[in-house]
Amino acid sequence: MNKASPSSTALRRLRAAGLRPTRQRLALARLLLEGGDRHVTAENLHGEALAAGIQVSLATVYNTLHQFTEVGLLREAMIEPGRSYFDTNTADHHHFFCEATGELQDIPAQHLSVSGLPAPPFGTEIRRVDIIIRVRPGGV
Amino acid sequence: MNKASPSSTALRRLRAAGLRPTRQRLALARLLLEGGDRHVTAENLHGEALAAGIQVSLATVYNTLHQFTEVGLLREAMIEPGRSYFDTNTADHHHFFCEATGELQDIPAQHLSVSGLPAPPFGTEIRRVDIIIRVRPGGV
DNA sequence: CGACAAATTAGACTTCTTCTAATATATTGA
DNA sequence: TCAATATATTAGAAGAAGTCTAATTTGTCG
Repeated sequence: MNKASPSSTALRRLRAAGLRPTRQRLALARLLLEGGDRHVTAENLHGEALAAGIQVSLATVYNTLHQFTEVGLLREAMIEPGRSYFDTNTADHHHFFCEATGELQDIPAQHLSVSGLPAPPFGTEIRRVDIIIRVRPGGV
Repeated sequence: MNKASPSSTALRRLRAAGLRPTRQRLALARLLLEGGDRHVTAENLHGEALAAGIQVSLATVYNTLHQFTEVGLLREAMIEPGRSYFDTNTADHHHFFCEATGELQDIPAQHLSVSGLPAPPFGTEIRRVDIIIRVRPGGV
C-alpha cells in the first residue's frame, strides 16, 4: 500500500496545466506542491532548490513561479513592498501577517465573512477579495 | 470671507506632528493634503512637485512620505508588487483595485463589515485589517 | 546674529525582478 | 529511433524601486 508517487502527482499536475514537464519544473513542482501549505519568495525557493541539489537558475525560478500562478497551481500574495510571496494554498483564504517577524499565516475563507460589499466600479467585476490582517507582537 | 489659508493648514499639521516645516515638506504637504483623497507613489509625487516648480530631490520625497506615514498624515498601501502607494485618506477604509488600469478607489470602512475574525496568533495583537477587492473590466 | 541640530541633496548602491540572445531540451511525425 | 521544430533554460546585462552616505544647506533658539 504505497501512497501514490508524489513525483507522478507533480507530473500529472504539470501535464494537466499544459506545461511541459521539464527537469526544472518538475523539481520545483515537487518542492512546492508536496507537503503542506507554504509561502515562498523567488530567492527563497531558488536557495532551497540549490540546497536540494537541483540545478536551476533564478530566472527559471521566476518564470516557473509566474507560470504556476497563471495556471492556478499557486497564488501570488502582495504583502510587503518590494517582495512577492507565492502561496501554495490556492483555496480561497486570507492572511495574518506579522510585521515584526515577516510570518504569514493562512485563514480559511470560511472562517471570515465580509458583508456590505459595495458594488464594484461600473464596468468592472470582482476577481478576488484579499484580506490581510496585520498583527504585531504584544497584546494580552 | 476667505477660507482658512491652506498653506497655514499644512503648516499647522506639520507643527502638530513635530516635523520642522521646511520648504520642501511644506510644499509636499500642500500637494498631498489639500484637495480630495489621493493615492500617490514616490516617483509620481516627485514628478508632480517638479512640474509645480518645487525644487525637491527624490530622496527627500521618499523621506517625507515615510515621515508623514509615521506621524499619521498618510497611510501606506501595498497593492502591487514592486511599488508602494501612499494614501492621503487616513480614515479607516479599504480599496477597490483595478488590475487593468491600476486605479485605486476608496471604500469607507463603515460600508464593509467583517465577521468571524479568528483570534490573532498567540502573543500578537491586530494592528490593522486591509481589504483589497481586486476587480477587472467586464461583467454585466 | 551665531551656533547647533536637523533636513536636504546628488549620486552611488542594494535588492528584486525582467529581459536578451545563445544554448539545451522536450515533442512530434516519419 | 531520429531529425526537425517548438519550447525551456540560462548567464549575465539591464531596469525599476528604494535606501544610504557624506557633504551642504537650512531652520531654530538662545
